[in-house]
Amino acid sequence: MLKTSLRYFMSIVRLGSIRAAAQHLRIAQSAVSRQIQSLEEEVGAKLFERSRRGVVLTEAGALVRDYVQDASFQADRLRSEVDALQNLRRGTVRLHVIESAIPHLVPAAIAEFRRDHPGIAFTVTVAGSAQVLDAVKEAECDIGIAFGRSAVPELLVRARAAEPLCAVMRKDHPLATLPSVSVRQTLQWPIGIPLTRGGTCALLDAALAAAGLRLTPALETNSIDLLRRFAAGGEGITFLPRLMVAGEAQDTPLAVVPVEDAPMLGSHVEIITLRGRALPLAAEEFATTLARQLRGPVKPPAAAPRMPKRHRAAAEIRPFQAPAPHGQVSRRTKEARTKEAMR
Amino acid sequence: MLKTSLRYFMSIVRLGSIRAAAQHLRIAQSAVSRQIQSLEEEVGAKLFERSRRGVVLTEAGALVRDYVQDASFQADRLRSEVDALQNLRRGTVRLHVIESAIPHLVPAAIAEFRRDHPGIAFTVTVAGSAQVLDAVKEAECDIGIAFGRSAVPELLVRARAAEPLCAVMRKDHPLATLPSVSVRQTLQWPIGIPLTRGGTCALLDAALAAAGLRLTPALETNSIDLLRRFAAGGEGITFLPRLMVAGEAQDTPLAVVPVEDAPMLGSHVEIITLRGRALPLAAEEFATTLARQLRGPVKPPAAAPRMPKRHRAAAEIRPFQAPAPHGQVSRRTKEARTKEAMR
DNA sequence: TGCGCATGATGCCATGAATGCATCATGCTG
DNA sequence: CAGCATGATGCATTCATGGCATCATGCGCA
Repeated sequence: MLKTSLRYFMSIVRLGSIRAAAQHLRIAQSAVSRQIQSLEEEVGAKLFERSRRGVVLTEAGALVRDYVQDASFQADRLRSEVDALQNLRRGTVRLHVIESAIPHLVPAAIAEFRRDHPGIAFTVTVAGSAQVLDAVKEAECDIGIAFGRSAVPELLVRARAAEPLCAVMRKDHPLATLPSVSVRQTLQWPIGIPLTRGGTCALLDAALAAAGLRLTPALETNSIDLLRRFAAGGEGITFLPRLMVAGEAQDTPLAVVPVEDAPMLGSHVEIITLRGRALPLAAEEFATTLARQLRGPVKPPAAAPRMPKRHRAAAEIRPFQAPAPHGQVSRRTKEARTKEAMR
Repeated sequence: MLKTSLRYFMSIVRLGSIRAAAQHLRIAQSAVSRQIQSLEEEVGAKLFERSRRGVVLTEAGALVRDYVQDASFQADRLRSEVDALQNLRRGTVRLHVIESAIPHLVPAAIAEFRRDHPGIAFTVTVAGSAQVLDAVKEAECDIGIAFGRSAVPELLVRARAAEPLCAVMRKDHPLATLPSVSVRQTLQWPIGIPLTRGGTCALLDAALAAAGLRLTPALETNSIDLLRRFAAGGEGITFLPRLMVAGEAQDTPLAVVPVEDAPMLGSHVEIITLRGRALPLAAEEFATTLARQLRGPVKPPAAAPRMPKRHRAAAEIRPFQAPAPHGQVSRRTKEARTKEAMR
């Protein structure tokens, strides 16, 4: 709805640098630079003060920013009204979600929603929590699902649910029949650890630190599927967020057992929207469906005993290597590739 | 500032037909058609009901129209504010004017204005009165100069001045020394008549009709310059709007004598802006300069005796062939050319 | 009923704008 | 002074946009 140059402009305003904006937009820096030049020519004034530290809005630039903000707010409203006109018979809901939401939560909600409104399409992008929050903030998507962070005032939490880690093992595993297990109990079996963007490993570390233990995992991977197979194939144990294994099929060979250590209980998933933004009707409706799904159908693990919260000792924590993001399939410019390779 | 598709959209809304809009925008019909298709896809709803009589806005289309109207209003405000920020040191004033304004009024006003504000640029488009009014209405320009028509409520008349025809001849012509002449007096000399968009010829016809006379012009042309040379080269006389000859250089061989016939006095020029629109500061300022120029420096012809107004008898009027518009230099599509040729 | 004449839609091609890449100029930062 | 960010720019490429011809349609008029 907005002109290209204005979208680029806003991205620069948010990120404070042309290069950063280009990277974020996944296009070449020169393209952004030139779009801004043409915009400045069109407006008839310099919009940014260029400096080595990036760019800063001029007074004129601030006026343009205000204009664009209003215009894109109005555009959202327009989209919402047009969608409402069609009474949920058409439309697209755009989601940015963390991986945990993929196995059960999102497909269940979509399935339920499409029973009533088969005309609504969905765009689901998998990303890390931070990126999800960014996407919601910048109205790149309608709804976000992320791990609960410090509350951001611009964001509205539509639903929130505890997201503890669960131990996953074969049904015939000695621990499988217990109502709950402690991390300590699992240590005598081979452990598989997920290296996801979500920070599951950090939770696990915290639990171990709390118990004064050290873990030497038998398998580290960013493939959830591999972890499942690892557990299904022998006596191995893995730890996964509850949502990752919620709603497993009946014929699965895996058992899910709640972990009773305190740090495993601390995490939360949240359904997020942008405060003050007029969501398209379909998105608004779907948000409530999601919220219901997040609480309702998902059977909660047996209540684990509360333990006093303890801060983790940093020194005891083995530093995990964060995996490079890989979920979003898109063009990457040479510059972007260079950047990534340099990490 | 607005996206292409939205500009096309608005043009269609105004003209009620894709073809008409394309013609007005001077691009191919197919281009407009496709832009609308992509816009409809982007919005997710049909915006027009297509029919043989053109197109009609759907409910969703009306929402988009409202959005665009607001957005372009805000864009005007933005432009105005940015210009104000620069305090008349930069900016462009866009004018649509009739030919009469070209010889003296506009250049004089621009010259005066640029003395104080040399950073301001001008875009001057010559067009017929109706097109000028359209351009102002659709905010294609900031200020219009046109012949006074029936008052349109959306338009604001910033200044108005009588625009009588004057007789033009060599200084050594027998009539040149008279304080004023009647059309009847001129008939014994060869007459040159301007075929301009302005309708000068119609005025002349009216005067002749009022006097019960018939004119067989020696020269008809749409070149004002040719008319001047015609008069300068011999004993010929031509009639031109006052503004066309106002401020002639001192060394010109031509004399200007007011015509005393009533219909010659009836015409008015007006400086027009769009009511309710926030004009860029430079344009706002220039409008007052123009208004001053329209009244002040231009020396009015000696007062001609008032005569009772008479309607012209249509039967007596030789039908003038309206000249094809030729002033605007621009691409013309095949379709447009065909249309023009068919007139 | 059939022809004429408007409308908008579509396939194909060409032009031009937008992008990507490489490189440059610049001014902090250590 | 070297290193390393930044944004700007020249050049080649890609892709969206526009132009043209044609089609499909439906109304009006004979």
